[in-house]
Amino acid sequence: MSTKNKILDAAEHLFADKGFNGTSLREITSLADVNLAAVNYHFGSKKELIKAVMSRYMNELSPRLEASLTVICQQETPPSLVEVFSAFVEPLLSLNVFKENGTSNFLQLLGRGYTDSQGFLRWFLTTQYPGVIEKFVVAVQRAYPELSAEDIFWRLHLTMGTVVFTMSSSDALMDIAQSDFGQQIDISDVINKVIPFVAAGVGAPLVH
Amino acid sequence: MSTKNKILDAAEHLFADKGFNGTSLREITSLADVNLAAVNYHFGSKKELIKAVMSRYMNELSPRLEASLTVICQQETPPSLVEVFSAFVEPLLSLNVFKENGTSNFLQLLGRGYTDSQGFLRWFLTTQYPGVIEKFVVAVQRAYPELSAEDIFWRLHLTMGTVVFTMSSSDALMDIAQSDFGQQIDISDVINKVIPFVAAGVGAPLVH
DNA sequence: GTCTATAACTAGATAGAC
DNA sequence: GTCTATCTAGTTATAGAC
Repeated sequence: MSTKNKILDAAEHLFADKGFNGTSLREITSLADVNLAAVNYHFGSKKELIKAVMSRYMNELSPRLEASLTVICQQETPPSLVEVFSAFVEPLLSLNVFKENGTSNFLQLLGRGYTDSQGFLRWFLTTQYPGVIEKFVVAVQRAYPELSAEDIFWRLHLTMGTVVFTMSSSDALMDIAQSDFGQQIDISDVINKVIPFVAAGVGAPLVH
Repeated sequence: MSTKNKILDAAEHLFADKGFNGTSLREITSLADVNLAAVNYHFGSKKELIKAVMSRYMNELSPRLEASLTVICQQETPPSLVEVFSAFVEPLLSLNVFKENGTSNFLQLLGRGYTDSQGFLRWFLTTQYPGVIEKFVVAVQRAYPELSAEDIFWRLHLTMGTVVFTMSSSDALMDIAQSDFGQQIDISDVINKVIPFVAAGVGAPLVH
């Protein structure tokens, strides 16, 4: 296993757990069992390392997601909102095949990216991977044509918030569910709890 | 204005904007225009300062919130979920009277507390202010008796995620809404977009 | 209570030997 | 490509004069 990949794996794990600001290069290189200077040799800076960690997932996920949403959009009958959101499940769970705990790690990282580092990752994702967002908006419009562009904007951000925040604390939530209710939960169970919630939220009646 | 309050105000502003980890005592004391050593003199440590910033809001908010939820619970007819969530509006907006931008600042801080610093603030809030959570659960149970304790647990966390995440990026969202749609939005507009979303989410049909 | 000065430590980044 | 050693700048926290 190459030094570069050892760093990426260690960084991913620590970033998801403690955030980007909360993780030092020394912790990363120590966990990866490589020299401190290797990060700057292979990636140039911590910021570039963060981008590299996210890109590894996005390059795997975004084509699958676009394909899945395209199928939904090309159906003859308009989809339900639950169908639209369910289009995310298979691509997201495929990250678990690509990498152990991939789904959970990626969603946690996404959450970190939105709150740490004052939105530089939000900028990175929306400018580097605009296709996914566009296709998603089209799918929602087909499912709920009465929603205006403004309403879609707001409700998609609320959805993003629900998903990303839940996933970034999913480890803690799974622990609590286990200890308080004896529920043995995994990441796909969490996804199946989130989908009806956000589908109902996006489909909520409009108030004026 | 006392040194202590100058520190609290500056810390609140910077913590909301850049997170707890991302804000140094030097930035705080410099914005507050007090000496660096004053933080440790008045609060003992950065961690205690964080608690003090949150407590100032929670001590104002939690009695209002408990009172508001108690009214909802004591109504003869069970409330709707929208009514339950609307019980939060007046107490939250009262923070704007208590302090300029209080509502927005508090909700942003709450978001930070859940993602920064590995849940120490979550622990602090749930152990120090359990009354609000209990009353909230009772109100939701009256509104939607078919929901099991587990379902309420999950959906309340999803709600928390939606609210807290949205609010922690509310400045950015308001800016985008302004530039893309010409919408002039303030924090109470955002709250009025969130309520139907989370009420519908919590009230979503159960899948088994 | 407020200040200066500084201790004790950690951060990201790099020069240069191998 | 990998290492050690080190630089510069930042961090929290504190001792002690005023």
